Amino acid sequence: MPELTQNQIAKLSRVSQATVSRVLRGDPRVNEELRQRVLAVIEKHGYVPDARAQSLRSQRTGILGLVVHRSPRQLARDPFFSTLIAAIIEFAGKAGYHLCVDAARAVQSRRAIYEDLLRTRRVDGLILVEPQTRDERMPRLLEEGFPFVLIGRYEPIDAVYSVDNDNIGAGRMATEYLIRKGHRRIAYISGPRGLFVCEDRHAGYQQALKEAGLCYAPELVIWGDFSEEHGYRTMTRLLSQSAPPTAIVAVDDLVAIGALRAAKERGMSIPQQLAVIGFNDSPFCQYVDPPLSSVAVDIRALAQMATEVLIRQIEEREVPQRRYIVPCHLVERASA
Amino acid sequence: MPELTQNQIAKLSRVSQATVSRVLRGDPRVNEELRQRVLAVIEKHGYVPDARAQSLRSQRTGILGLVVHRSPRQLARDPFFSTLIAAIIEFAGKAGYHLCVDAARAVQSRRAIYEDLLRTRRVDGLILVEPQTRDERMPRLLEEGFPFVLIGRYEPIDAVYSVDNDNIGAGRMATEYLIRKGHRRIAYISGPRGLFVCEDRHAGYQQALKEAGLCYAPELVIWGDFSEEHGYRTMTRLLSQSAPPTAIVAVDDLVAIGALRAAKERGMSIPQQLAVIGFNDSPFCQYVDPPLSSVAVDIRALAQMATEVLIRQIEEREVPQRRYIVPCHLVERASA
DNA sequence: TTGTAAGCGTTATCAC
DNA sequence: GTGATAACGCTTACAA
Repeated sequence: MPELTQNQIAKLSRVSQATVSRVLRGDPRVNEELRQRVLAVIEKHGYVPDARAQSLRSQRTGILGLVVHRSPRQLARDPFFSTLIAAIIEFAGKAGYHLCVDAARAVQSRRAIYEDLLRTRRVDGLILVEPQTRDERMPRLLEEGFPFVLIGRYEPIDAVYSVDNDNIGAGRMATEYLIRKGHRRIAYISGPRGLFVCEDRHAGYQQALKEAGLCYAPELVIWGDFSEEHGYRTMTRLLSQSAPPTAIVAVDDLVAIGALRAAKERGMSIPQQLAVIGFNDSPFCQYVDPPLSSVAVDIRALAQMATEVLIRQIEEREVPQRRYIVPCHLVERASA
Repeated sequence: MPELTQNQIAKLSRVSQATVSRVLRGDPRVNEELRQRVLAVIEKHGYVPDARAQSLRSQRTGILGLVVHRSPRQLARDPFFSTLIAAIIEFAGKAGYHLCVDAARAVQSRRAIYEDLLRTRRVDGLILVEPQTRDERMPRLLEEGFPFVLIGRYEPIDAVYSVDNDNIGAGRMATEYLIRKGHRRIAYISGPRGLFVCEDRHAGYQQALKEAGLCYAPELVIWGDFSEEHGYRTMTRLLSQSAPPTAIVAVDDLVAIGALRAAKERGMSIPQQLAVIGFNDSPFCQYVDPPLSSVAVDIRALAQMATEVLIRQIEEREVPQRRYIVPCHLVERASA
């Protein structure tokens, strides 16, 4: 079935190509008889418009770009991204947009992707995940006036449209929960220093301690990465301290799993001797032993807000705020 | 920075727009002086071609489509897809293509996606995952001569380009391993009847039994779905049989986890009293207790083959075979 | 060698 | 109401 053009439909219905276009766009000022003739031909031959031509003409591609800057390998193992991608596809799809996903392996390839996706006008707008504290893309995007939205944070906070978890609230929520359970020595096993998500959860942790009148013990806060290994090693170290913690807030579920493993190896009973809470409510939380309590960040809500904010920009509809915060909630399981 | 067109570059360099195009395309027959003038202007003003116009003109968009027919919700929880998507992005990117991902929620929306992606010419080719035994899209795609590749299987096997795991081999590998470990009563907890992946692994399971001279016991083969719950319930049932199995081949890691849970609840020691093997080597396999042995399907290799086969079709280069099989390997852990 | 001009398939602005 | 016609930005004969 060779694809038909409006021109061919026009010839087949003995009208001008412009009329075919009008019929398709639902222009009211077209004779009912002609309209029917055209519709019949279209129905019979199955016309579908060429998106490329439409894009060129309308300056819109109907495609959103999602750029994450992790290597494909890291991406593959991270349930956050599959959930995010799936949700964005869903919400973009509902609004009539497609999703083009790109991964910026290294810093130097970021520029390439930026050129490839944005300046070539392949996409109508961009969703950027996890910007760096100093992200060289922001000024350029802003300068071009290109529609984009951040999932995460960028300073100054009003410079760009952004959607973020309430990471401070999440850190506080986990810590408060442990305090309510009677814990006094609570450690925070963090990821890298300087990453907003880690710093914010740390801030929330501090707030909760302060509000409960507990003092902040620097030896109970350890910075590292997002790996299971980091959780394991750090837990081992913490347990060798003279006054080891009785509860752990781990910056990520994987880190929490590592901590759990270290504690179990020492025969500690969980959650009696050690309570552990992670973040993200990863799919595997319910399958580990004991099932891991976790602060669930609402990835679907994050995706929905980001997609909506982006599409509103593209369609030049009003966007009420620059920054949106999506609340978290605690999923209680057996580990704490 | 308003985007520049070739026309504007042409004016700035006092040449014709055609010459600018030639310079950009590396056409040899252009005067070195003019070429330098054009290049200087491009360098200075930062020209990037408009992909939409190029698409229209060249009839190529440089975008591959990936269509999975699961709901976004299912997608989100499945590590197979995030790995697959990440790998396709990687390999497509290396060949200069972008990836557009769509999820076909329900059967009725499949047609919509098909129209939206393919007939609108938004993508140059399609990667389809998990076709049904009778998939109405195949005849249409074939009829249109549209480049596409299947991840999975379709009958007759030579009708389409397809890339698949060696599921029969995987089923056999798991079963043989258990037989080598001394097991004689081995159950196969399957997914839905009629799904190629389940049927193939079943076939491999049978082959291994036969080759070892063990007889096939129908009461040890149970069909269901891919859920943890199915694994749990089925395991419970199997354990209540008069001669319960001592080893389990579970069609999916999640199903294996469910089986493991049922056995642990009954206080069985693993792998002594019950050995369990899953499929896919999901990220969580190493975090469950005991760590789950699993037959790893090589998703990256699958993605690589599929992407390459598709791109070769698009670029009208030769594709040596219609069907490609990617081997599996067993990842031994503590559960078997 | 270079420029002119004809498309690619739309949409939108003209006259009629 | 309807049909020419001019873009949209690019590639590529064809002329010069």
